[in-house]
Amino acid sequence: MPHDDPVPMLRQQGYRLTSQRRAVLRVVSSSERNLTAEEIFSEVVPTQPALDIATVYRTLQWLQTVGLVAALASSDGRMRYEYHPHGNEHHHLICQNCGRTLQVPSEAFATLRARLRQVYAFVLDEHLTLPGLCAECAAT
Amino acid sequence: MPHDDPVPMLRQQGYRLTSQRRAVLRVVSSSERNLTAEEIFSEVVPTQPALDIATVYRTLQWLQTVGLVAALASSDGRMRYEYHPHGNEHHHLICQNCGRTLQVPSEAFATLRARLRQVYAFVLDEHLTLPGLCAECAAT
DNA sequence: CTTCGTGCAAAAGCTTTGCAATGCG
DNA sequence: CGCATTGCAAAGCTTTTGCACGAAG
Repeated sequence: MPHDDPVPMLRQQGYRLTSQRRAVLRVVSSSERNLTAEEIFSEVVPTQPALDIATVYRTLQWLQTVGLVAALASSDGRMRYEYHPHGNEHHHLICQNCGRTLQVPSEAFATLRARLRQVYAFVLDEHLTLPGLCAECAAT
Repeated sequence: MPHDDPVPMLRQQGYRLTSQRRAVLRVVSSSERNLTAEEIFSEVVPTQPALDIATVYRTLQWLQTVGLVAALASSDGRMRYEYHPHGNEHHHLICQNCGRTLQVPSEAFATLRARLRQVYAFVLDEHLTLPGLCAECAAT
């Protein structure tokens, strides 16, 4: 997993890299799961007690505008935020039972992608997160 | 599109078929789009001025428990409700730009499903919602 | 220094819940 | 008639916004 640090690029683009922004970016980019704003907040608070949840939301919006994060509507009605590293194309399989995630290279989706584009003129996202059951949990 | 009236079945199962429940069911089952609770409410109010939005929410939860309706998280953070006539398995493509949804029969996923099970021992969910761009939004 | 970002507090949705009244079966 | 369901009102949650202070460049 390549670790291009996006911080230099962001600074070069004139954005202010505050400690809050760094912390949120660090949590989002290092998490396997897609986290909610509240979860991100909880992970950062211990090191930044003054942090406000509003700042987390604003930072997440900013990260979306610069293309580093995508917001996904979770089935519980909350939003979850996913890190989109540039140049590392893969999709996720997420086990609905134990939460484990698997990475699948994009090529596995080439056929489906082509078919959906042909039949529905629908262009699939580059980053998919598909629910299901992993080996162990499906066995039970 | 088959039009089995689910009302007799529901009554037979001992549920009370109030005018509010009938009205919500009628709106949900006859809509092409997946509606929000507010939209359903707006369509029913003219004929039932005393109707409360809370009743719409409670009726939608009831319809989910009896398997006639599924709740989908919309990218704007609200829930949208889809009528699920029995025996019509499909997945969803949801446009990240305009929110439009497309239905794709499950068979289109058979190959991918088989491959993920073979290679990763991962069993895909029966109901997927895939993000991407629809025809119009991809064109821009 | 100047401007952008933050903390705080309050507001704005969407959805749920408690309770007495209503009406379905 | 009895009890599930409703209307009403209020609360709960997630997310957004206004504003003055504070810090980054």
